Parts: sequence; C-alpha cells; structure tokens
Amino acid sequence: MSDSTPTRDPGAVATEAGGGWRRPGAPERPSLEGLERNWSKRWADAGTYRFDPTAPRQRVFSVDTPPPTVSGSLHVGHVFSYTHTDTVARFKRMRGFSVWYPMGWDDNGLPTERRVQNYYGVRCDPALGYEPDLSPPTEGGLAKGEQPVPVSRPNFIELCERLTAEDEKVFEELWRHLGLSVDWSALYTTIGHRARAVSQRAFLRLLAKGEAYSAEAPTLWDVDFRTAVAQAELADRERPGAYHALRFHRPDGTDLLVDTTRPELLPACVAVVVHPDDGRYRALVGTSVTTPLFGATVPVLAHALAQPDKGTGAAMVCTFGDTTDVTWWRELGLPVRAVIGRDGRFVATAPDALGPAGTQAYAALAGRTVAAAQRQVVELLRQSGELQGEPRAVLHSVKFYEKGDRPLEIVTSRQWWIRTIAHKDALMELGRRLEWHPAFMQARYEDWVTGLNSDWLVSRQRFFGVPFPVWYALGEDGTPDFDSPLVPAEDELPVDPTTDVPPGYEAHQRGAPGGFVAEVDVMDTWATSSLSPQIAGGWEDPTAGDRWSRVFPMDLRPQAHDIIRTWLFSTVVRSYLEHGTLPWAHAAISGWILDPDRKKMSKSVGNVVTPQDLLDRHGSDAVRYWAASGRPGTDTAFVEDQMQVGRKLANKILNASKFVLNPRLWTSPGKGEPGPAEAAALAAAAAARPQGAVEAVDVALLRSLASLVDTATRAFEDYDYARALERTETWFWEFCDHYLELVKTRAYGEMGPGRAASARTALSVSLSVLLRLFAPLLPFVTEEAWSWWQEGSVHISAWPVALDVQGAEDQAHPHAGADAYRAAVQLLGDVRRTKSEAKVNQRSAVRVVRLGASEAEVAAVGQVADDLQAAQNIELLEYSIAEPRSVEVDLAPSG
RNA sequence: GGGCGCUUGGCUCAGUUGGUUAGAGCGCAGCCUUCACACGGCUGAGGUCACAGGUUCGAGUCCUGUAGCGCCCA
Repeated sequence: MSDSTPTRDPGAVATEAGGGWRRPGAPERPSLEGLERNWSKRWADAGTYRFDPTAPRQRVFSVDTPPPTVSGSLHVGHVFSYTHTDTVARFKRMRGFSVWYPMGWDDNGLPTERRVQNYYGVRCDPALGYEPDLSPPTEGGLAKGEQPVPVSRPNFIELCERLTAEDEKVFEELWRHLGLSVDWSALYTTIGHRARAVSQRAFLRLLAKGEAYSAEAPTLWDVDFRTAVAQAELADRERPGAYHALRFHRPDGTDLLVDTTRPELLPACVAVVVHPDDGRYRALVGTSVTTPLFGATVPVLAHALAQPDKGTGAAMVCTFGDTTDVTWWRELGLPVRAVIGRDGRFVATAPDALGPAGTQAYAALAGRTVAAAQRQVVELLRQSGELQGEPRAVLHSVKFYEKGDRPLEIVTSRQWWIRTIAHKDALMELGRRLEWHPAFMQARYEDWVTGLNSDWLVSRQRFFGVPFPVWYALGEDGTPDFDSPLVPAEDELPVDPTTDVPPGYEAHQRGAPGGFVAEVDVMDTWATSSLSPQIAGGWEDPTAGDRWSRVFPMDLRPQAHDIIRTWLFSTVVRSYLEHGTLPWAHAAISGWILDPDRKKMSKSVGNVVTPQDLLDRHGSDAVRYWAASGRPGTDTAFVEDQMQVGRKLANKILNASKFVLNPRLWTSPGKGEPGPAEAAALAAAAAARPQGAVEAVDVALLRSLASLVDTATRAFEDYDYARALERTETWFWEFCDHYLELVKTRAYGEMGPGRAASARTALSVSLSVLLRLFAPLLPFVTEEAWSWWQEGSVHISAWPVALDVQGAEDQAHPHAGADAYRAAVQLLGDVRRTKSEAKVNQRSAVRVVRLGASEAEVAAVGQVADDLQAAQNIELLEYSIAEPRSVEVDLAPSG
C-alpha cells in the first residue's frame, strides 16, 4: 500500500515500488509453462473459433482444410503446413470474418487398410462371413513368421473403424495443443456416413449426366494390391532391364529381328510395328511374320510411335506390356491375347491364337510369375536358337504404383471412370482463374492437365472404401447387364450394394437369374476427398441449413505441392462437373520440410521427428514460430535452433507486456491501489486514437508502428504470414532494445505527469497493436498477455488499422519526430559502445557527452536530450553544429 | 528430354518496382546483473551476394549462358 505523492526523486519511486504495489494483471514471474493446456481449454469452452452460420457470404472466409491421413502419425511436415493455414484463418477472423475452418480425417483407403492389416495381423477375405465378436490376433503387429488371419469384409471394416477412431483422438489432441483455430464441431471424415452419402450422391449425378461411366478396358494394375491404379498415382522408376533380340520368321524363310525388354510376353504378341518412315522395313509393312517359340502369325504394321533408333527399330506389340502397347492395340484395331492375370501370374490357358506347338510351349509358363516366366522364355529361346546374341543390359524407366513394390501390369477389366479428357480446356482455364500462392505453382497444374492421357479411373478393387451405389440386373442366363446399372434414390444414401437391395427387388434375388448383383468395387480415396468442400460445407445436407451457400465456393485451399495433380486437380474436376465453378478462389501451396542435410524428411530415412515431443520441449508458440518462418511454397529446413529463437520471442513478449502494464506506469501516484477501473481505462486508451502522444520520439514510434501495421496487413492479405512475422518481430526487438530503454525513465513519471502520459500512450498503444499483430502467429502467449488487461479473446479482437495507430492529425506531418528518434538511437549506440569497450556497466554514469553534428541532427537530439540523459545516466549532454560528425564520451571515474 | 524453384558471412534466412559503406537471428569473441526480461542486455569479428558475360551513370536486384542442388512432367 502506498500513499506517496508525485515525485521526481528516483529513490522515492524505488521505495514506492517496493512498498507493496500489486500487479493485478501481469504475474510476478510470467511463464510460458502450461499456456497451451489452459488456453486451448478456455477457447473450447468459450467457442472462440465457432463459425457463425448467420454471417452473410461476404463476411465469411471459408477454408477447405486438407484431411490428414490417419494411417500413422502426424509429423513435423503436417505441423508446418497446418500452422500456415491457421495463421491466415486467425488473421481473417480478426479482420471480422466468420471463418469456416473445419478439420477432416482421411481414414478412407489403402493406407488405412495396410495399417489395419499390420496392426491387427489380419487380411480381408470377402468370401468369409461376418463374425460378431471377432477379436484380432494381435494389437501392435505380428511377430516374424506369423501369418495374418483372414477375416470377413464387415469384420475388416470394423477393425478399420476401431483403429482410426483411436488415431483420430490423438490427432485432435495434437492439433488443439498446437493451437489450430479449427471449429471442431465441423469435423469430418472421409469414410463416415456423411462422406459416403456425398460421394455416392455426387457419383450418381455424374452417372446421370454421362460424366461417369464404366467400361471394360486395359487398365494399369498393381499385382500386389490387386487393384487398378489411376494415372495420378503413377511413379516412373529407373529399373535395370535387358534388350533381347528375337528372331521372328518371314514367309520367305529369313528372319526379322525384334528387340524387346519383355520376352516373356511373346505369347501375347499380336503384331510387329515399325515407323512409317523407316526405309529398312518399308517393304515389310502389310506382310505377316511368325513369332518365335509360339508360332503365331502376326501382321507387320506401321505406326508413328515406333522408334527407329530404339533397338532394331521393329517392336512387338503385346497385350499388354506397357501403355504404348495399349495405344497400338487401340489405334491399329488389334485383338487381345491376355497372358498375365490379376495376381501377376501367367494365366492357366494359352491364348486361342497359338497353334498346338505354341500351346505346348505356353504350358511351361502357366502359373509362373512374370520374372520366372521371363527366365523360362529366354531359356526356351536359347534352345530353339531364336535368341540372337546375348541380352544387352539397359536402364529404363518403368511405371509403378507410387505405393507399390513391383512394376505395374496392364490387365483388361471393367472399371468406373469420370470424364476429364473431354474437359481439358475448361480445366486449364479454371487453373488460370485460380489465384496461386506462390504463383509459379500453377505450372504444376498446367503440366498435369496438358499431360492427361486418360479419363479419371475411380474404381478400386479394395474393401475399405465408399462402395459404388450400383447394382446390375441379371438376365435369365445369369449375365449381368452392365450398360443399365440399377441405382438407389438419393434419399436412401448411403447404401452398401452388397447388403442393400436395389429398388424393385427382394433380397432373395441377389445372385439369382433374373435378379441382381452388387457392384463390389469401391471408390478410390481421391474420389471422396475431392469432395471435401461438399462434405464439410453441407452440400445437399438438410441439417446444415443454408450453410453451403455461405461457404461455397470457398476462399482458400491450402495444401502441399506434391498433391496438386491428385487432390487439387480432382477437386477442381468435381466442382466443375457438379457446380460449374472453381471450388475456391485461392490455393496456398506449402513446401516440404527438409532435414538439416536438405533431404526430404521421410519415415524410411528415419529422420522423422515426432511433433508432440517438439511441442513439449519448445512450446507451441515456439514451434509455430519456426513453421511461420517458412515462406509460402518454399521447402524449409528443420532447424530446432529456430524454435529456441521463437521461445525467446514469446518470453520477451510476456516480459515487455509486464513492463508496459506495470502499475507504476498507468496509475497516478497517490491514487492508491490500482484496480479493474484503471485497467479498463488503460485498455480503452490503448484502443482509442493516440492523441496523447506529443513528444517527438513517441510520435515517431507510433508512425513507425502504423507503417508496420500496413506492412503486416498487406503481407497477410497476400497469404505471406512469413513476411508479417519477420517484420513484426524486427519491429518488436527494436522497440524493446531502443524505444523502451529510451523512454523508461520518463514513463515512470520522473519528468512530470504530462511528459509521462505521452510515453505511456505510445507504450500502451504499441503493446495493444503488437499483441494483435502477433496473435495469428503466436496465439498462446499473445492471449496470455492480452488477458492481463483486456476483456475477451485477442483472437476475436479487431485487427489494428494504421490510421487508428498514428492518429489523424499526425497524418499531416508524416515525418514528425522521425529525425529525433533516429538521432537518439544513434547516440544511444555511441554511448553504449564506449561503455562496452570500457567494460563498465551500461548503467554507470557518464560525466559528459559532446556531440558535434549537422544542424539537423543537433536539432533532433535537442528534442530527445532528456530521454537520452536519463537512459544512459549522462550528467552533461552538449551538442553543437560541426562537420564531420564527432562524439566524445567521458565516463565518470570509477568508484 | 521439357519445365519450375533454389544458390547471399560457419548455420538458417531477409533483401517487393535496380540507387548511398549488403541486413537479421543462431553460432563465435569480449563485456555487463536488483529497478519488464539471464529463456536477459551491450559491443564486436565475419560476406568481392554460385560462376561467366551483357544492359545501365549505377546490378544481390534486369537479360543471356554455365554449374550444383531440389522438385514436377514425359
């Protein structure tokens, strides 16, 4: 308790400070410990980040959040990119938008299947029946040598759901701890009821419009996963192979040499092609040759895709060795002689076109793997003398499923497709209309659209996915009618055709002649996640009110650049086909995290760091600081040093706040204990236009702050959170190191109440503005400091506006005080240097400082002389006009 | 093979229309502690901006080419 009166006596003030002043806001020792737990709970309880469904469209900012795959754990790359999005969402919220910011879990598809297989030690066998109380053989993986237990499809799906539910709890906890300002009531998954209904509804509409269709066609096929694979999931990999020169036989008894890297496909050979301009073979085109070993007669044809400089220039066409074979087969009207089955092994029976000798030779291949069959064929060719010379090793690129281990084969099967080729031009135009951040990422999209060579294959021969809502009528002979699929009404969705019954049929007709049969394929996971705006946003959802019309088209799609050709592209396709529009106005593309050696972080390299551990050791704000330092679209090194820097910054914010909120600054001496009324008054003063700042340096500071507000606002508007952070951070350290030290004494009231008030105004306005500028980036520490003196959450306070910061009348004098501040900082440095070189305390007294400088600088120093003297304990400050500039600092004799 | 991005002190990075002695943090060296903060402060050393040409009064910044790294597409 103090009843002291205003005084200029520093000693008296010190006594007063020690005399029991209480700080109603800032704690005695501010700390970063526990902020995450405390504030994430309070935000959840208060519904701070809840979307306002009544906000008009123009006041809504909607985000199409990427649903992370729940098939393992989140890694630092996730923390990195999700933080980027969160900073933008928080900025927009403070700008007055109602932010639609859902979270989704991608628990659909192959990654989940694989994880469930490994975790529970099971494999799905669709032929088995459901077991109600099945308990899996293990939780946590099989030991070496143990075989997985086969389980039914419903049991398998149950296990998928059980494990993803566990994973999702952990994920949500981590995101809350990181401080993502997600509206958790808007959570979605990609396998849940809603996602299945939306996927099926959207599919049925495309089917009705003819934009989705099924067709029997050669399809890239992974023999291990036993599913079709789409173009977007391909990866070219360099593999060693060998050219084998095979002797094909001409009617005149001479040989035609054909080079191939896949001699095992000889029984599937349907033609030989040469380039039309290749003079060597011109006479052959239109004739026939006989294949070695198998004795099939095949035509020699011309096609521009034949490469004269590759091998002998004559290539055999097989059904099917690669995608070029498919092109030749289609464009030259060739027959199918399939030899490779869906299991990747040679089928049991030889193609009909092979003669008796050929059929006999084929018997040695039946049931073999591709690799074994190749060895066998080469051996037979050697014996028959139809292999010319030895195989020549070559390194060639082979198509793989991006998650697969063996080269893809091409098999003919019935699949579902969504039309893209017919819409190439429109899709290209949509890509141009989308605003890309950074802009150069658009090239990835254009490359992809330009290179599209087939429609989008959406069916997968898997178990854990959204079923196609389709049945086929069976004829009296039991043949399914694939051309006119049976479909459910939209209000029945979602359906599972393997258990539900199509309209007009009874359950007992399943599989019976004249009855029906279910489509057993499921949709590829991208066919569902491409509908993330519709799933989360409430498209055709009666329980969502009119939310859809308020959030769509969305404002922002944030994602990483590696899934531009999949997720981004497919979402554009679905939005275009269903709504005729782009799904969003902006796409913000994050880079990757590289380890300090600039390698991409990945589990296989073993350089992955778990995020929870990072958050525990550095604190969420510190980790966010590191993440927000990574510029949009730029790969960023994982450097823990940066997190320590972030932690220091957070700590500095707490302590600078504590200083500005020191009751000695904002309570009139003699008025007794400060209370809530004073705190409210201070908060109000900080929010109002700072008319009270009259001293030159205070005016200059606020002007510079106003400029910072403009810069940070523009940066955020351009999705450049990194620039906003960098500028704000730089300004803040400058503020602490120079301004704070310069005006400290005056702010304490030692130069009178009027001059103190000017500094206090600048300090409180600066603190208020800084906390808000930092809020999207460092949500925990800013909320903590804000709570010491302000009502409500900083995260729903108004983003600062430059005009309010600098004051209206100051606009007319934009340079007021700037010279004084600059001169003060320079002289401050001069004196500090002298003291540092003399190895004395920075607080030690200076007997005299003599400055000779330009007229302008002398005038400027005159405006801050008192502050300078106080800050550096200078007894006598002399300044006069002189050139060149000189500074003389006489320290007081020690002792 | 086509395309995109990157290359600035030991490390991580700023440097927005080309303009005075190229900046910051970390690290390093030296020094300083009651009065917001030792998760602190002050001071300092350290870079011919990958390389070679060109445009210009002037280039880290624009143009051309080369090299290295990374990625996308074929």
